[in-house]
Amino acid sequence: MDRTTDAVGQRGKRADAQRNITAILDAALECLVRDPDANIAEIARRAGVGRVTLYGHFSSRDDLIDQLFTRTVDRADRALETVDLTGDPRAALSRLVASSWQIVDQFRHLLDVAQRSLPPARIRAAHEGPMRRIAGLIERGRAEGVFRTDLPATWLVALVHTVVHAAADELSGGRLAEQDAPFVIDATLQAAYAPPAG
Amino acid sequence: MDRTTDAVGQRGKRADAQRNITAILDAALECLVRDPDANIAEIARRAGVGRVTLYGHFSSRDDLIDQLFTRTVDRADRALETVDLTGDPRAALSRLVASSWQIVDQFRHLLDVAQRSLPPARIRAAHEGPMRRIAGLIERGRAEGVFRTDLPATWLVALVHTVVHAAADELSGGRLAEQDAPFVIDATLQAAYAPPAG
DNA sequence: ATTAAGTCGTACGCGGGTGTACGACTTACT
DNA sequence: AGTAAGTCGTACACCCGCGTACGACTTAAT
Repeated sequence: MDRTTDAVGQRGKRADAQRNITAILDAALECLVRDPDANIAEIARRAGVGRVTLYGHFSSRDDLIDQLFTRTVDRADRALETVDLTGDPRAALSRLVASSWQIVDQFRHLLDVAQRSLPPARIRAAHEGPMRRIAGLIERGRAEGVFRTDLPATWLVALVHTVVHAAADELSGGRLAEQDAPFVIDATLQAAYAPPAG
Repeated sequence: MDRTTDAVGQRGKRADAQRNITAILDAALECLVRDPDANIAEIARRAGVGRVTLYGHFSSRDDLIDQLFTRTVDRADRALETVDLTGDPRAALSRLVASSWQIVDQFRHLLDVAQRSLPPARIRAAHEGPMRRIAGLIERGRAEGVFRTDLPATWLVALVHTVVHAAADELSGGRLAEQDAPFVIDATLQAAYAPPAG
């Protein structure tokens, strides 16, 4: 029987090796979220692993970040997959945004890190999944006449991303309460998506 | 007679020194906008100045960035000062945002650099001027009933910042044309600022 | 129980950026 | 014309993070 296939390409590895790999990824997430310039040494220490061992699994710092980024995006995408996008596009948007918010609220700092050390194409490719999901919803909403058509669809997509991140910043700056965030985000986006009055 | 007082604390400096200081700041702006990790050596070279001379005027890298950041914000603030904020708040918002856009479009990358090497308090203090300007306008617009009151004023302020920056990102990503940006920004913010229909 | 895979710590070399010391030279002010 | 201020280039010491080599040890798989 094939050895356990946890997540990404660590098939055939020994059990303790697999455990360490995920421990390292978890530690990297925690460290990098707290400090984007976190050391490899720091990450290894928090993972309860020698620095050398880390290099045994990840060939370089960038490699580690890339793996971590991929894993995180995959998880997020899988979470978004469960959102019901049928029915009134406006309500669907609310649901989709609510889920997105929860994800971004956890991982927003990781994006900063990725943007520094990974090629831009890598970043964009990772976002493609969620993007398409939003884009599809926008198209349907437009067809049903409940979303505005006077602005580029790509802009409306970007707006979701932006508003959610802005809320995260306001929250960490203490200018927005956590429990108010979902409402504020939704109210803002619904207003921005609605067809202009005139 | 006191020697020329160009901008910030270089009173009493010799003429060529003042010239070099501004040359260094200009070079730093160009370099850092292109590459946030630009060297001191690179900056000095582009300024046509020896590295040592640079250290004669700026005690450290952070000091240089701080000075540059201050100068840029001051200029931006002075430019925003000329915007007419009277009359219909909605029209005033349009004017204010249009000016803000021009500024952000030039200097947005500098903000990234500052956020990395300067203490957060420094960043916030620098933004305080423009912030207050927007906040005042929002308050008036609310009193006149043309701006929504169901969202925190601080959020509406942040929204301007965010939407403008988002447009800048879309532009540099080639997903938005330069001449469309002002309209897109304005349309988005007007919709987000208007009182909810219900 | 044997073997291969994995881990550990220490230590080293490398590269790159920073900030400073020095002495000679050039430029600006009065 | 004289003096102080400024500039130059080279060179150096310093720090820090990365990636690797080595040998000994411990753990998991059959």
